[in-house]
Amino acid sequence: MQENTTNVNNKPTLNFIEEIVETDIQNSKNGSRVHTRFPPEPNGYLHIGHAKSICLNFGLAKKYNGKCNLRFDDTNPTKEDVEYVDSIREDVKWLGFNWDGEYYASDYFEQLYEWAIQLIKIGKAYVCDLTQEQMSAYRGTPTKPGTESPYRSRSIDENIDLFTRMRNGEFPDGSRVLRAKVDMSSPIMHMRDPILYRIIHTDHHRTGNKWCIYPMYDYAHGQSDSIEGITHSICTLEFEVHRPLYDWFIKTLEIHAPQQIEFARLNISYTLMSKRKLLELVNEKYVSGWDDPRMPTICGIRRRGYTPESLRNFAELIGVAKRDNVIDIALLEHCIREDLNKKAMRVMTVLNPLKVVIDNYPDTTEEMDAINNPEDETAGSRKVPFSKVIYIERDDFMEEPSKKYFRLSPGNEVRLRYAYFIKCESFVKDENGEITEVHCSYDPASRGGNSPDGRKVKGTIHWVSAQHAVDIEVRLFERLFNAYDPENYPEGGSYKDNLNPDSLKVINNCKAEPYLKNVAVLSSYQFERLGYFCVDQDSKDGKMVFNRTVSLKDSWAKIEKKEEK
RNA sequence: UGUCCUGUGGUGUAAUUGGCAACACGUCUGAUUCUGGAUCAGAAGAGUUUAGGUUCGAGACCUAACAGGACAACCA
Repeated sequence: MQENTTNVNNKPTLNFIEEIVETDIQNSKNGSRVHTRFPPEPNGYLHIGHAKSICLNFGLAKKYNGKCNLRFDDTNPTKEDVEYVDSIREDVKWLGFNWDGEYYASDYFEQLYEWAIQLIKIGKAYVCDLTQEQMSAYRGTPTKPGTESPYRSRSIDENIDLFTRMRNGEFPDGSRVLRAKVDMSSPIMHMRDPILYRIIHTDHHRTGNKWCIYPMYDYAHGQSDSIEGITHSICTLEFEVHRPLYDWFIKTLEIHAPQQIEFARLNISYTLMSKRKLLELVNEKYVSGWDDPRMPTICGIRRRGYTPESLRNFAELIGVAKRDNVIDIALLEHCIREDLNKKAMRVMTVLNPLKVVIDNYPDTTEEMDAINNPEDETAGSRKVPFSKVIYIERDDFMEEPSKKYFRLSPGNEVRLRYAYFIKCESFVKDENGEITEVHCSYDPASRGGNSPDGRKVKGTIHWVSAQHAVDIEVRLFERLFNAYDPENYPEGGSYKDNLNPDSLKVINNCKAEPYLKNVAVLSSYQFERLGYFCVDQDSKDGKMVFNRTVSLKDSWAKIEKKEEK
């Protein structure tokens, strides 16, 4: 974990939420207790924006010896499903967090109902028969005050009667709602008699057909927080304008008052974060599923090969504040490279094979010692078979090299990693001018990779022995969107116009050293000089599939780019 | 023509409460290296949206502008 930055007194700096929490602790607010919650609606898969919130809420609880609940905000049965509940539980766990209590807003339906009755009894809620269109017209606009509903002055008895019958299923969907009686002329739209309950004759994934009226978010969320004894209710900025209503319910009901605090949601360059649109990408098959490795979902990122540690570190690095932000995708990539550099075993694979024949090498096989991870001594070493015919990367040979090219070219000598120095003597082209084979000579004295005469070579390239190679499939991913902000598209267009048509490239028949013949799903490797790769769940016995998590930093690519100019 | 929120290097976050702006990513040098990786050393890059004001002193406090964002689902 990265160190926090420190201030002049060498104390770690706090984000604005930690500052609030520490002040509250000092003032013995809530008995100096800290209790947060992560409250997803089970209507989709979690994405990396949620990961920020998860790290924040669970992190706060951990830092201040408090608790953090997992609470499903399941107040809309038409959109929610157990499939999502399960995936959310899995994702939070995978990220490395254990919740103190697992709750559902639906656990509180009875209590919420009783409080609604209470509100009616004190004249703070009423049943309204306005149609949706009418209600919208009565509500006014942000700049124009609303008008009071003609049903606003119903008697308490009539309201109780109607609301009870709403619950009993006597009315069809949409025919009536229960509204709070607040202030139709408030400049805050949410205070213009917001809806508390609506009629939905749909089975709920937990309560079945017990209810046909369901509470709205504003009515359910704060009270759920209150019931659970939440002290700091942290949410994203778009709920800022809801806070007066959040406080109004708590105050009117005279129950425990959590403090709602809003922070700016995460945005990442070239990445789409809207749940609704991600669902669209899945439904319309632009991606293979929620866990497509190009998706910013937690399960997608996991399948891509990101580690929980790298994500937690990312959440730490991006900080928490209230201003709109766009995090450079390069920071995310930095986090996974940093983590995998320390952990991932090195291995040699050739993605785009070019056959190399070492003419003066005997027809035998020998085993070369290769270090498993230069960053981790305890990782040990392994044997890699070497023979007369090997594959190298097509990019590692150039017929007419530029002066800064250090790899194999006619007459040039390079090192085969952990093996020998080889020198290119000749090469063969087919009728299309494509190079099909390179012939080299090797220096037997350079075994292991160093020449006793102290001769230096500039380039070291990776290789795989042809007769020992195992075929693997490799999936290379590029960003899903070409646009810095995928949501920014010309008029009449769609965010889908920003989709990158080349975001997935599948390469078959890549050559790997034998070690990779059968490795565990989700395990990560560094393919030397190429990048970090992770075993995909589509792997079958004898046919491994690897996802490229992220490439290695490539300073050669930069030089190449410069030379093009 | 309402209410609320936010403006600090390219990006993000700091500056403990008023003492001449720090850290990370990115970028660029150079060293080193059996990964053009990693590592190490260094550099460039903001005078804090603007204008006033308070003060010996303002990124921070006050006022006013300007800019961006949120709010008008029986979604969350």
